[in-house]
Amino acid sequence: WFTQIDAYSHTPNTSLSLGKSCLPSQYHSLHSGPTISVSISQPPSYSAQNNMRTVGYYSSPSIHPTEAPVLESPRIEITAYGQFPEEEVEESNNLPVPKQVNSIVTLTLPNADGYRDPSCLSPASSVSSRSCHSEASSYESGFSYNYENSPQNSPWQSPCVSPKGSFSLALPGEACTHAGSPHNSPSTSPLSSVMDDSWMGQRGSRPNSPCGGKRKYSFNGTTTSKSLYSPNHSPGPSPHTSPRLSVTDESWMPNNTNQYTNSAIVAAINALTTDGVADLGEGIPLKARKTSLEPGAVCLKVEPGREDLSPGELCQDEYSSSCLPLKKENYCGGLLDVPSHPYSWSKLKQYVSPSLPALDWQLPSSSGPYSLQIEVQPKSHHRAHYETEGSRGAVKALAGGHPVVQLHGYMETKPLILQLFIGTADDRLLRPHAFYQVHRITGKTVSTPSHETLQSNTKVLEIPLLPENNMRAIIDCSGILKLRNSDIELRKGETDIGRKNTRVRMVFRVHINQSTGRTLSLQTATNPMECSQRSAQELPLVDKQTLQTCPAAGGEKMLLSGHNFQHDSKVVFMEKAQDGHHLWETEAKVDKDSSKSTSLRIEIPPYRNQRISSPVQVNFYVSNGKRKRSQYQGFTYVPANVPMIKMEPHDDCDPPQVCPKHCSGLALHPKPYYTPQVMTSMIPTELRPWMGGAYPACQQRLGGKPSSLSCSSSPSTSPKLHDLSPTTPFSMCLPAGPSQSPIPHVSIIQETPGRYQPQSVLCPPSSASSSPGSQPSTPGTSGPEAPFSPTHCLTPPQPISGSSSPVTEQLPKVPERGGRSSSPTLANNIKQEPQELDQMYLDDGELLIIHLSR
DNA sequence: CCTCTGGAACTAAGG
DNA sequence: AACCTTAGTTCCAGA
Repeated sequence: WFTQIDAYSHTPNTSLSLGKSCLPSQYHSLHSGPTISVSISQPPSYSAQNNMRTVGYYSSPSIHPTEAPVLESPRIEITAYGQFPEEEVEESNNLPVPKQVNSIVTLTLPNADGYRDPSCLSPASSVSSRSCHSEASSYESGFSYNYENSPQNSPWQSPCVSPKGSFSLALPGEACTHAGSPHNSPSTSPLSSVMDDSWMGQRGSRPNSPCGGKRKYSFNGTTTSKSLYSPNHSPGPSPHTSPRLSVTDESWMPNNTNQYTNSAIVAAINALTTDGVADLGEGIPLKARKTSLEPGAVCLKVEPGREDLSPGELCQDEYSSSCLPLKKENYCGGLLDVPSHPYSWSKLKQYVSPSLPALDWQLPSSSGPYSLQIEVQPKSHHRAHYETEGSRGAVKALAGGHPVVQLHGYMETKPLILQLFIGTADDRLLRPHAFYQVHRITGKTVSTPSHETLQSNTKVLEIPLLPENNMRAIIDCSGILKLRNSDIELRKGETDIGRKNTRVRMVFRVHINQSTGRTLSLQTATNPMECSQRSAQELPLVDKQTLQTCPAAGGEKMLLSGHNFQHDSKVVFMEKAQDGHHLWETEAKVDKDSSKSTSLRIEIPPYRNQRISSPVQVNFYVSNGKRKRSQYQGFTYVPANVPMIKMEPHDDCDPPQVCPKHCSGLALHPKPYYTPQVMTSMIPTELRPWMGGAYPACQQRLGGKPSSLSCSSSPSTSPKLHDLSPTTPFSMCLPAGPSQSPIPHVSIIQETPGRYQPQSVLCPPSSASSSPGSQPSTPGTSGPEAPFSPTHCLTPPQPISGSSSPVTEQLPKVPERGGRSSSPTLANNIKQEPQELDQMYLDDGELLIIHLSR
């Protein structure tokens, strides 16, 4: 075997090649494989930035899409000599692309955003989710798919290594290769068809899911599979327990050390073996697999023209980063969804950056003069539609109309593209939601043009941001599609569960090419939205509260506005210790006479301690029953004789924003965006002036006091950071050199749970603003996100560990996980008690703050 | 005739 | 194992 690894700066994995970056946890369990020679090549120019990127900031060199060098994601090219079965080779031959003499397999290493199985393309619009999302499906598609010449299938089809472990191997090395080279993409790339046609055209997905289990192929792959998988591989758990597979599972986690580098390579290689096949099966929970195996349950979509997931689609995600240029080109190919609109997508083409940060990267909402803001928040409830249903329309704003997003501070005349995808709304880092996809809405009622693309299996809606519109966009073209839980949960590597995971946020991104040649990427997200019919009808929800603070004595009246309040609704105030255990809990008096289904008038109960000397952050929730509780709402008790803490008005409270302002003096300058957490964790204390107290707000947050979150506005808003230059001294994130310990001593401090709660829904930043006092874990608080963003390398977010007490531990101990793949503990918890998620997060999911203690 | 929606039946998990 | 509850999905029907 000859393995050539081309590592490109973007993904954390990249470091793999260098051996100094973080490897995806996925590789951890890989066994060393067969003897192989690996050549690693990394573009020199990128190396400097690798570290940074891994850290989670994103600043990409502006490279024209057409320029060859833009390979975003690392690739492993494996040239196999006589390794592939005859049929495989043949299959490869079918590819329209030039075949390779030697079977060279180009594996796209999992990107940060690759945690999703490629097969899971967003089912979105119309493609039947079933066929597309289940892990089984993905495998099937990835491997068994007949590579047809159909435009849709071609280049994109080529399977790349899916981060999750289902590697799509472009046997001929073709697809991936293309992916790697943007320029290769023909102007009429299949992609476009994939994007536009497949997504859109599939609308009538119902046909696909007549039986609910419309998956066409069997997971065993007995039929169509020409893939590497052995047809007969047993679905049952394999002896290996698939550590290797785990690769895929945790691939997205960047926080690995180079020790896994070899493993990564091996993993890739293993993927090519039959062995790997077995593992794939393992990836799927037995139970789940059983289901998937049920007759008719799994459908292998083979139609070339297909619609479900064509291999091409599968690959997209892989390529997303690496192939972006190609993609961009494609979609920019002039697909104007709204013909009537004066604006032309093609115009945007030139402004599109070839490489964009993975969707699970945490980005700031503002930087320098730029600020991406949600001007109008969406309603807190939006019933998502299933593929079996028709669209349920666009997300609407509370006061009618639709959400509005605006980029402030942009004075150029070039239009930009606003990206929109559906993200999570839990207390963990913001990332694409596995169970929901954005759904493009069109029609006469839609005034905003939009275009769908795929990025890492996540459907992304692209909307023009025009200077003539003041860089403001009315989001009336976005609906939300719900994917079947069973389909998604089957995916290897998917650790999240769908049950009770029905809250989402609309995430917006904009990429600004700067004169420096770098691309500035900003991101912001809306308040959480409840997407299930049931939850929307049954769970109480607090939109507003008239008070944010009150003297410890209580007694003041507060009006809660929201939904689903009942006559017997209870309002419970409670306080939790850092370790999550309840310190205090009491019921507030509810004035039933003046309460309605949309409002509750209550009397603030006295705090347990009337002699507090400083503000105390507590939470309260509305309960319609044991399992019908609203999200936690933040509330602060203040000393009777102490003036209330004046917090910055709503949105401004955003920690990110605040911090940047005050911390601007930070020596970090240039580009890369370090997320707060990164900054915190990576930056030596001496370099963290704001942490010294200069910056109260930030400090507070760091302190872990409940109130700390008060400064954060909405989860949506990600930390706002200034550009940090790639050359900053903080590349420590990467276990770079020998001299520099990959993992500095890190102490993790848990913060109070409460803050993590995404309660933004309850307290939209804007509404919050009106409220005077502090806003503790106020809604919209981006819990973990703010403080910790991309924990890519060093510090995996550990929102929810079972540990109950403030913990100080060495980083190494930190289980790798992040993004979607949560730590085992977390995963278990979730699986076990989904319903307790929110609670759980509060209870157990402390925010972890990392300090460098050297 | 088709899409959008509100409701609710049906089903599978969980307890 | 049987039964009840809860939540996810699929259907229906009116607008």
